[in-house]
Amino acid sequence: MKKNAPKTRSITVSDVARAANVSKATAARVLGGYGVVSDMIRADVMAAAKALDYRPNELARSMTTGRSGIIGVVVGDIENPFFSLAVRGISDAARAAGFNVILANSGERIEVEKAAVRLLIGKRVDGLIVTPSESRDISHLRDIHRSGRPLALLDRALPDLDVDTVTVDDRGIAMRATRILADAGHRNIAYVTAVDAEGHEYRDLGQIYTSSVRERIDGFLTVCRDAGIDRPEKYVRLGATSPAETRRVADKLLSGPDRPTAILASDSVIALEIFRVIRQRGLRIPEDISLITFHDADWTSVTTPPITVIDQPVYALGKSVAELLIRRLKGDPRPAERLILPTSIVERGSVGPPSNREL
Amino acid sequence: MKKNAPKTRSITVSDVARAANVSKATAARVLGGYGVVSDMIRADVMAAAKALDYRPNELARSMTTGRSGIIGVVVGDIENPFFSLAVRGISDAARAAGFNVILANSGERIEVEKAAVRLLIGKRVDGLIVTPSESRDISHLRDIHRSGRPLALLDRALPDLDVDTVTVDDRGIAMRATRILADAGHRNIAYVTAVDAEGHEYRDLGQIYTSSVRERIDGFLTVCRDAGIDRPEKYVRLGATSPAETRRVADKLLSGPDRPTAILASDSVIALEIFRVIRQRGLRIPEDISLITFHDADWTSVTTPPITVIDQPVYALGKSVAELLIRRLKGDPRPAERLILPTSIVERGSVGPPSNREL
DNA sequence: TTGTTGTGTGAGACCGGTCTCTTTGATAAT
DNA sequence: ATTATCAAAGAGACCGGTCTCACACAACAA
Repeated sequence: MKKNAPKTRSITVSDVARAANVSKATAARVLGGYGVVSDMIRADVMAAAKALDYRPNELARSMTTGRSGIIGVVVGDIENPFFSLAVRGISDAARAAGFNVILANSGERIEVEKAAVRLLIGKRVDGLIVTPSESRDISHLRDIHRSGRPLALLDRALPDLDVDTVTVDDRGIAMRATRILADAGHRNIAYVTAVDAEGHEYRDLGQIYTSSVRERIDGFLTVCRDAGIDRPEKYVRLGATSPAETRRVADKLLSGPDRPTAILASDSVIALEIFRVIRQRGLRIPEDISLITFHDADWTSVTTPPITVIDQPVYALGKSVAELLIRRLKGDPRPAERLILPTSIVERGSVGPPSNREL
Repeated sequence: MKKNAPKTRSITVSDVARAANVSKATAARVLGGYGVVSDMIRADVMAAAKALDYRPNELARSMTTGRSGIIGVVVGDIENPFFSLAVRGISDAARAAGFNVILANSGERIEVEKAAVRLLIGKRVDGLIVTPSESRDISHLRDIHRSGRPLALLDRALPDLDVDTVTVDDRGIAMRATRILADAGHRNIAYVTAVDAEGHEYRDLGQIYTSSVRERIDGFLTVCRDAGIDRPEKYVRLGATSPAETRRVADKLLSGPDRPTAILASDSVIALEIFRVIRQRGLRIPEDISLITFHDADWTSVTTPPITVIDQPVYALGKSVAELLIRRLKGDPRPAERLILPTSIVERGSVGPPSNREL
């Protein structure tokens, strides 16, 4: 265990081969676990490797085999519990299959997402899992496909891209949630999302390039209209991109005389901030305002009252998409699959009849 | 844009060189951005590269340079908001400096941690950031050091290992928190941690091999003893390793006749579960039981009452440790630094005087 | 004995970059 | 005119593995 090597040049197959008095090829066979070698020689090589504390250089290995054993993952923001849980699902599935995960944040910005994808391809990841932040510009995703690497989509589908995709039925579940609100008697229901658009004002679905959110808004508006609500789109609010922005949006929404009596929040980070603003303004849930949010985050069950949520199977979402990708990595030729995971609503205490302020 | 290449062999420097009518070396100089090349030739090569849609193979590049541009990170559990926020800090700092992050979960299990470290070294990461799950067996960390790669420690210090380390003053802050409880009049204070030990029962500090937790328990016991509390260690509870286990521990703790009047939780995941159990048992906070937790997680500010927390600068913890590591990667020769970030307590509404049950 | 088959080993090309060393030709100095 | 100097380009080794191919030798069948 003496450390007389000043330059830490690492031990290579050749070094081991020399020590074991065999050719480089033979040592490589033993160390790499391929080809045929006699038991005697195998033992010799193993002994030499152990004595020298040989560690294979995965980089070199990847270069010749073309396989890196790494799955690249590009998500919007790991800090968002939705993504961190999904990533957990991905990692678990990956590790179980002997793969590693390299993670990149896009911050939901398309240029960052593109750069991340380019970088991961450069690193020769075996496959990629992406939550595409936009459906408009997907050239980089096409590139992945073209480079021969499998791609799988998480949480957001892209109609034009025929690849393995795992999502939930966003439209359907948004409809169910909205119906709960409408059935409770609400006529002024707001939908708040982080997605932004030009002008920051909602005009129509064509502005929304994040598939999951478009589906949700579509479902939301459909049910509102079915319930005879006039111009429900006036309560759709975009651009809750950060806690500060969310607070601004929520403040504006709740300050006017025609404030909504119910809010549907597009994710738990937004809902948390809305909850705070509601509290801060002295409003009560559900007496003054009802609230439903996507994602059954930790905090939603411990507030008073606890929040009614759309319980997306987030961990399973990540796990499934990773499994689909890995199946493809192993050469499965089946056509691309579009998995839609079942989602439920956990009714807790944040929905009530609308306040009779206007009566 | 035609796709007449059936076998997707990627474009290499040689291909570009051939197309631009220059030598491989010259093309490499342009593409790799090193050495000197005349402007004319540079333009030719760039044009050829663009025409062929050349993408450098980072793997090959890493192999010759010995640098991969990747920082390996091994944390206990990304799903824990503490770690996901810290990882966010690390990623941000890494990206700002042009590095990427490859993430591994240890699940706080030493064998998994070792495997992860071995794997990351094999992948030739430039440096590693680890939250060591144990202080007993750190041979794998010594190996990193010996392999010439810098190592930095996050959240947990290792006295025997002289490397860059970023922590908080766990002992001091635990003392402050405990004092708040003691000053409020509590004599039966419990400390609940995820760390487990042989026998699952706390006996003495020597059992605890996670430095941060040992420090905290030490601080906790010191203040208890100073306050004249008899055998405070009888309320130290180990092994809250999962929500289910935490619930078991909390249930047992709160069911006996000598249940504590205050609880100090070692992390927010544990605290959340304890909070639920308290609620479920019909106990009130802070009337029946006071609660303080480490980590200012989302949910702690929106409960009723909101929870008093130890606000660790988690994002900064991650950011700092990454910056320290990157400084080292860039060849800074300064001796290893041990950074201790300031921590504060956010007093909210979960601490009150003890219930007078026993009077 | 000769031919066939098969097993274990060695030699060396190869992956796609980087980098050192050499060569070339133009310009400056003598 | 001759030589020194230098910028720009080319040739080829190298990183540390994998993998193809050739070959030696043993066992077996004819």
